[in-house]
Amino acid sequence: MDEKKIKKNEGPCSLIEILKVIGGKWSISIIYVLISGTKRFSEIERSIPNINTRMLAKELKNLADHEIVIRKVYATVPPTVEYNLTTKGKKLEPVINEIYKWGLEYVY
Amino acid sequence: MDEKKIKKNEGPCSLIEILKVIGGKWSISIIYVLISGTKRFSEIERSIPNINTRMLAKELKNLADHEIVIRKVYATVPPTVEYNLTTKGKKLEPVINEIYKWGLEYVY
DNA sequence: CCGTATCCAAAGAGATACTG
DNA sequence: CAGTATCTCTTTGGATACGG
Repeated sequence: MDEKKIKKNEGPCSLIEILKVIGGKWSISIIYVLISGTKRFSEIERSIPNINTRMLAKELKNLADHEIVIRKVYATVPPTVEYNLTTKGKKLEPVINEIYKWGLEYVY
Repeated sequence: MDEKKIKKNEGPCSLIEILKVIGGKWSISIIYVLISGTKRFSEIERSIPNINTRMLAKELKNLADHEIVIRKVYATVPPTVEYNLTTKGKKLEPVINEIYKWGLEYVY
């Protein structure tokens, strides 16, 4: 893979690219929910009180496009769709843990 | 302080509160720039290519309101304003490091 | 059940001109 | 220099309604 070569950006430029992937308003919350394991669409929706169907679908699509979550469809009636984290997605756990730790100390 | 008591929220609810503080589109980039030390308004602006004056001012105000950055004004002509991280702000360094590490491995 | 489509309101973001 | 004011455009949110 040729595009795999690392851009040696200094400064926040590269951070901005990263934040396009995980900086969406609901991304971190969704990933957090999925850390505990596979979830269905409606389970995720219930787990995140203020999200709405449209935004959840949109964010899940974004995360799937970036290979952070995997979407599995089962041909049942009614349909079942499951989401879980990829390896890439699971590696975001330290990020969330650090955010959470900081928040526990400072936000409440 | 009475409101200091810890809300024992499970789930992403508390994450949402945290993200109101540091989840702004430019917050992480600004904090990243300030980790290397005190900066003036225009220095920060130049360090973050796609930000504009209004958004930088707005985010800096938000971060100052949450005591993540300190704003120091010097009565010079033309005026000098310096920003740096508070202790609380400096403690976000692990968060940024984890984001950065993840990005190095997966975004490029 | 799992979404997409639509409409509308509200908030956020961008560009640029202007002031102490 | 360090912002604010203003105007415009995009994104988000909320409420359904509808299809596979």
